Amino acid sequence: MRKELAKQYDPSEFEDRIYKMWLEGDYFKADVNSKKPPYSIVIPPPNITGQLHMGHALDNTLQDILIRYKRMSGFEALWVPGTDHASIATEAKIVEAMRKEGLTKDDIGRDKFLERAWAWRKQYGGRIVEQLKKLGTSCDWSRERFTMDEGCSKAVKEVFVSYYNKGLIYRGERIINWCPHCLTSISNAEVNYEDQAGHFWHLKYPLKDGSGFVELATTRPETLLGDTAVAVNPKDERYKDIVGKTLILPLVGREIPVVADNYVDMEFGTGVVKITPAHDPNDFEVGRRHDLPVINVLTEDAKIVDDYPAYAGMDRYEARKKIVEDLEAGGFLSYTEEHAHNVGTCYRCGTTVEPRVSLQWFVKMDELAKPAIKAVESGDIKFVPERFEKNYFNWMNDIRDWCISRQLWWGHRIPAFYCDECGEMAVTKDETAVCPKCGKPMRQDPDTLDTWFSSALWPFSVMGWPEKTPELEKFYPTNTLVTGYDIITFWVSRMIVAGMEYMHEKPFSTILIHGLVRDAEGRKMSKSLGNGIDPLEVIDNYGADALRFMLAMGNAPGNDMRYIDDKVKAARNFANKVWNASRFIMMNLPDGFKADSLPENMNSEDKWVVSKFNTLAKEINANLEAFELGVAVQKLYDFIWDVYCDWYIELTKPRIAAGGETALTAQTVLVWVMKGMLKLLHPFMPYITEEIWQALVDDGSAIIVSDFPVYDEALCFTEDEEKFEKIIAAIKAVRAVRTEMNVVPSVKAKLYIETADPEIFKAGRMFFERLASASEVEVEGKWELADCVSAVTDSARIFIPLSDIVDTEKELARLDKEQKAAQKDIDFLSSKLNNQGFIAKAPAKLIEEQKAKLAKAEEKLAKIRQSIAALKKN
RNA sequence: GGGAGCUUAGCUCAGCUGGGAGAGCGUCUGCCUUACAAGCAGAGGGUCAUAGGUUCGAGCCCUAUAGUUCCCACCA
Repeated sequence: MRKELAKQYDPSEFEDRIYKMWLEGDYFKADVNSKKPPYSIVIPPPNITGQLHMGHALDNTLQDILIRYKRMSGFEALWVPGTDHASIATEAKIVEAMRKEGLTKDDIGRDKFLERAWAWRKQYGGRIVEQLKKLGTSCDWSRERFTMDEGCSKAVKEVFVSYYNKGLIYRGERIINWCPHCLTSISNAEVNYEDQAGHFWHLKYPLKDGSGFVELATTRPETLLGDTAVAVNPKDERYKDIVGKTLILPLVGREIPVVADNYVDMEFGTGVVKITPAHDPNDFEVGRRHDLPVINVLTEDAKIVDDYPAYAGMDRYEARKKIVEDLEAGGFLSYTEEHAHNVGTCYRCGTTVEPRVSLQWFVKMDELAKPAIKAVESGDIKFVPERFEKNYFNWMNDIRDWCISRQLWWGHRIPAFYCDECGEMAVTKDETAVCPKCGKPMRQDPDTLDTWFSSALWPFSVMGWPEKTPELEKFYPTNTLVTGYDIITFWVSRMIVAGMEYMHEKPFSTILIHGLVRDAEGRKMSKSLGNGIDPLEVIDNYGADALRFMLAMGNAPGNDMRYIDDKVKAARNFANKVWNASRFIMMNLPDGFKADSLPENMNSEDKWVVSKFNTLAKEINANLEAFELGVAVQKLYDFIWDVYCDWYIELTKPRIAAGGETALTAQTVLVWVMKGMLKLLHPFMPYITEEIWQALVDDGSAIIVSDFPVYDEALCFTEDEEKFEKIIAAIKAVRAVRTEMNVVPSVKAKLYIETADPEIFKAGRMFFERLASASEVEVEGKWELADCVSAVTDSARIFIPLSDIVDTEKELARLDKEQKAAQKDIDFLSSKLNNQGFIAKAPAKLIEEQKAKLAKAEEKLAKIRQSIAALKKN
């Protein structure tokens, strides 16, 4: 007994139910022992405390489309989901929550803090998973991983220790980017530069010998407290004499040297630079070259240190103001000018970062980068679209050492231990280390690792590495990585590095890059702007299928897209169309109808639709293989709406009404094509296709594991397609003429069809009656009809006697217009065919096509002329 | 400063290896034709940013220009 579909398409009624059915049927699970070829995608979904946003929805939709397609195409599809620990965001939230209780991290200590973090993880860890399920994400949830899991932690330690032993990780004092709000170092990649209006303060530093001043400029006068030199370019004639002399640092009184260094740009400003090794990366390098002391003047939260009583405890901006005042009062300020400059800000909190000298851990990248660069250069790893590899090479060829330590608590703790007794350091996988020198217990480094350090291992750590697991064996390297272009440097590059280093093989073959989802005005969606669209709300309003379809439709790889409500509405309308089409079919099937294969005795229109479907299947497969998801979805949309619904269904109506064999054939073809369409559509609209499948097929099967349609040579009926296109063209022509003559559909009229292919048109009689408001159709004969309008195609002249309503002048004008259009076609085509260059060089197939078109156009013109002549006779 | 993208219908965007410009929304006309008004039928609307070049043929390839967006580096 076939189930029935609800009258109204309402995704909320079945989406949850369908998802549950999939879960219970174990349809998402991948079998490691399967003989099928593997297809795998591995990706950490968003951080645990986060909320699903449009970017995630896009990521997951694209991945799920690929996974479902591959699963249906006979692959063992593995999609390991996981949740990243996103240390800064998570930690910030916990700190924020504690602040409300009046507590700080130091108040409760590390252990209690971690307890809270785990509780937080427990409370919210499943949230985003539930949200992804609503989207229809078909991951194998039983393999869900979390970067803080034991297995992943093991992998992280393994990698850290091995890097260290190979000399690829070192600890050193460097200038790093410090966020005074998050109280941690952040990597270069985590700094956003933005233009800010500021000032250029021109200062005068007096020479110790009283012979005058050196003038220089700064945008950050507060760093003056930490100046340990002033530098000029060694080639600069202006300052030749003062190199080696001593200056008195204003306000501080410190004696500082004038050094010569190539770093200084003679053209810029006065050609003199103050050197603050502790607070500027370039100055730090200069300081190293000249062996200058490093004087840190700021605390962790960017306040002046106690060494400078006049400013101690002041915030950096407050101090800046005060110092400028004092400089002015002391006569050290020459003048001030407006100056726009680039300021680094923390990508998490937006606070201006402070370069700061501190002891951090680094990964030496230059050697590691080489195989990773080669993997992309050789084409072993491909970017889609290709141009993003330039982005990748830019970063990799100019790679800097990666600062991996973070002054946070929520994350993988650095497996380095120090002996307070003898100063020994040990890097080890052991939980508690004992000093190899003196045997005393050691203290673990308090820092944790950058979140991307563990994320970089994701493609293999989730499969159980460093153990040799069957998963790794079968599914590594993974096939496709789907991600946005904004994290190519953060994440993609580092996964490739880690994969090459530890697996000695690429982590994935193809990187499908998508753009950002922007708001309707094209702005980046952001919390601070409050212009983010909640995917869950969209799902509530329109259904997950509509959201997914919208995200896939019109989305070209690598290009940004805008979220516009009307686009989702259009997708929802399409879902509604599919829903109603299947309702039509089901309410017109006889009891006990059962058919799996196409009937033997198909009419032209049946072969027409089957053949077009066959072509569609071919193209969709090709498009999906080439990651052209947007193109595929557009073709599906056009076929389903235009070919199937607007034409084929309408064509079957009179046949079903007629009953008998033609009805049965029509029903069989209707169902056959519908099943195929649903399969093609399933990756894009998983819920509605499954719901319809369950009702239509109702044999215990599930579309999610059905076979994806492929091209079948036997179903290519080119001749029948062409034949039937003649009928369609004729119907369209009649409709157009009638509308132009303002004839309402309820007024029926007899049609006289003059054609060289009477058999074709005779077979199409009922379609003219149904779709072209014909009361009767005469095909054979030769008529000289007065007071007729004529619809002309290249294969037929159709007379419509509408003498009551038609005015001859108007009809003549209309035919004249058509005549001109036909003539234009002929001119175009014949000029092309008369071009010797074209005839000589164009492919033969194209020339034939053009010739055929020309012949058709000429026939059409002749027919129009006949009609005009006949009309004028009267 | 280095690199990349974008510029196509009123709006938002497709257009895969060069072979007579497409969709959705919006507009105009007419239809409640029992799958669907979340719909049907028809219509209008584009010197594909500009200027050159390659080619028998350019929205697509090359060069330059303008506008715009982004990434990287960075000016003390």
